[in-house]
Amino acid sequence: MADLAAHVGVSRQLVSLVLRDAPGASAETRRRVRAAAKELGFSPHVGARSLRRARSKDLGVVFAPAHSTEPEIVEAIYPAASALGYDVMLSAQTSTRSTDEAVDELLGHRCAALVVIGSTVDLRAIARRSHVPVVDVGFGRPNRYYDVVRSSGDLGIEQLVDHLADLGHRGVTYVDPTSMPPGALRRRGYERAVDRRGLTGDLLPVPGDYAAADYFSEAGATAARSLLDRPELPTAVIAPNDDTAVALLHTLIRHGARVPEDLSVAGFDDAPIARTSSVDLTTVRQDPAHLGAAAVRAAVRRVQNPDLHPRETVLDTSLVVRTSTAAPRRPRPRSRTAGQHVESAG
Amino acid sequence: MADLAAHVGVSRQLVSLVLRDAPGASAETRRRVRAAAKELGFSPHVGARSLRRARSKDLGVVFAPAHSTEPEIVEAIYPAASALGYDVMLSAQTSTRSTDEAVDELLGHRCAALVVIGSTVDLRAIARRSHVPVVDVGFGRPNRYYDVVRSSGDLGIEQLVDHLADLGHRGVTYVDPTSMPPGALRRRGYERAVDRRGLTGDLLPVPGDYAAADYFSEAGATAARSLLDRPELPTAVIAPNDDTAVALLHTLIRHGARVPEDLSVAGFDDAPIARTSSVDLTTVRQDPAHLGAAAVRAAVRRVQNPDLHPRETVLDTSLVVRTSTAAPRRPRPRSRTAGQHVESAG
DNA sequence: GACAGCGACTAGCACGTGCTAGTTCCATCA
DNA sequence: TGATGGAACTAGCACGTGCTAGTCGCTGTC
Repeated sequence: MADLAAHVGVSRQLVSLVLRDAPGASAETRRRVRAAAKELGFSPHVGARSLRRARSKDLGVVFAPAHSTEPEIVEAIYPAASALGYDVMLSAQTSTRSTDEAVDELLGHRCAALVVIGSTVDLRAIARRSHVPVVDVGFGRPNRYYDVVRSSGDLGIEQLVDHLADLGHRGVTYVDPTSMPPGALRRRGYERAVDRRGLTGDLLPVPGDYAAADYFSEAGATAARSLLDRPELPTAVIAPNDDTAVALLHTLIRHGARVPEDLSVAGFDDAPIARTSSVDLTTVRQDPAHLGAAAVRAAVRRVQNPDLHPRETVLDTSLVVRTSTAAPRRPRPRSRTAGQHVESAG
Repeated sequence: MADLAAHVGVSRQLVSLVLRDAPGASAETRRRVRAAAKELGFSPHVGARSLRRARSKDLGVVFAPAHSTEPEIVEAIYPAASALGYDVMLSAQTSTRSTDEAVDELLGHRCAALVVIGSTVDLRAIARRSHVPVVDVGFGRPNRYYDVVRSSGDLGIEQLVDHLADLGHRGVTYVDPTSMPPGALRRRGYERAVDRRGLTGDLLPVPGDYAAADYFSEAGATAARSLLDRPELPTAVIAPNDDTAVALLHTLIRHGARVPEDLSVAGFDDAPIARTSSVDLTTVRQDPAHLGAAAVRAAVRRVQNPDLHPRETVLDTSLVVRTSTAAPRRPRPRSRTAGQHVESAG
């Protein structure tokens, strides 16, 4: 910066003023400083800036690149933070890098607050040792140590069950990947709605390892095989995430079932895959942009007023009806040999 | 850090020694300093550290969270960098945040080098204005401004064509999502191999918008419908990425075709979706861990010796044979009405 | 003509750390 | 006993910036 000042022929302080858009420099000087900065390829040293600055304007974000829904939230955080005058600093949590390591890096950068996306660990210890506000995005429970931002997974599933019941289904099967963190909440929504509508419940648990990259898909395929082994298919199946629903749907189709003629299939998330024309899945949308923006708001709220208590933000979900669900038909007898296919219905 | 020193009853400099594992402190002192640091929740100020330090040990990484293959590379970069004593700093490139913005943030942090993953913009200007080594991971062409790390997409497709030819296929259709950045290279591999093996070539271009999240899947669905409109299906189809291949496969199955009996389908990437049992796609594996490690090595090489010229690193791919490809059968007549299904082959 | 007021600019300190150059203490040895 | 040396520790500067408190010169006012 001193070099730049010498190059323009003014003091370093004036350059500083210009670069942070502070008042007290003439238009002509601003122009010349900006031009010189661009010419010399100068960018201010973020470290020195954060060292000197009274309070940090950085938002630390911990996320897991491997989980398909998190990048969408990360994308949404950038414009939301920028609108409130904050910068974003990312830190990945991977199979070789624990949440604690990711958090420590961000604390070292003196972030004003931490946003932790989709974490499965208890954030209480982290909230205590980091002396900044912590926001959990995903599936935390309300508490007095950190904020929680999540979508209403239970109500979303209820919307799905209502949709299927309205179509005339008398029973709804629910595939439950038991290791899925938000699973318990969504399952409760299913149970509540089935009860309320007087439907026949049918819970199909699929255990597995949440850390495996293909756990959700594999759970759908497993569930489909399990259904195909039954003497009769259900008329409607819900999976609590789109990856599971899509794998379920394709495995069923591959073995001769028709969707939605033979059975309706619905998912949850409105992931990109659900929208493609080869799938066209009825699902529940939880808008990642809203989640990201709400997380930023929650963090900034507590940065600006540290005495406020952490709170829970629950975002509405919306039902997205596509062609994978329809009214049930009268059950038909079907052949069940693997690899064999049903005849054309004409 | 001064607080910490006072708390332990030693000088600040000694605490500094302990925290960066430098020699010159007794074992007992180390223990006490470490304990106090943990108790007070102290972590050194990264900004101040980078300000004082002679040379940076940070590797800046630009990636697009929305692209499904990039997070895997990001994951691999962490252990590779850590093994060479480098820290990783992420910066996202999104629909609201240009590559230039992402790069500027990293330059502000005074990273020792930049790794740009899957970028479609020309990195020459960036390489010039950032006075640090730049590595392009993905599909760049060799040049004298920045390093390029990529996998041998052309040879990978050749492996696929060879595999299909070995199975007895006489012609291979190639679905080409024309807006896909590494597409040109892979298509050349296809053309070369078809030529070499004396097969019947059949190029099926699918235009579209690379920025759309579901472009690849939609391209597969589009290609499938196009194939279904033909009087006769080809016996083998290759798509240059797994998302396209999977959408193609499922759309074909949904319209009554059987894979691999009626036709073989192959993809490229060995994405998690290709491994799931409802898909089980023959594909070409480009190991993201190798790409990430090679990128880190390339960056560190030039950091340690800035006079070296940038170079290109091409990583081998490996064929992964699964059940979506098989020997061709004699073509059978088939009904072509949408939504209708072929009869069981018995 | 003295003086206040204002816009444009500058002086100098402080932020938290790493590093070089010390200083102190104690054991060892001729 | 005094010199030697090494281990353990400390003093103080420098890094690049933001911020407070100025200085300088010009204009308008009585």
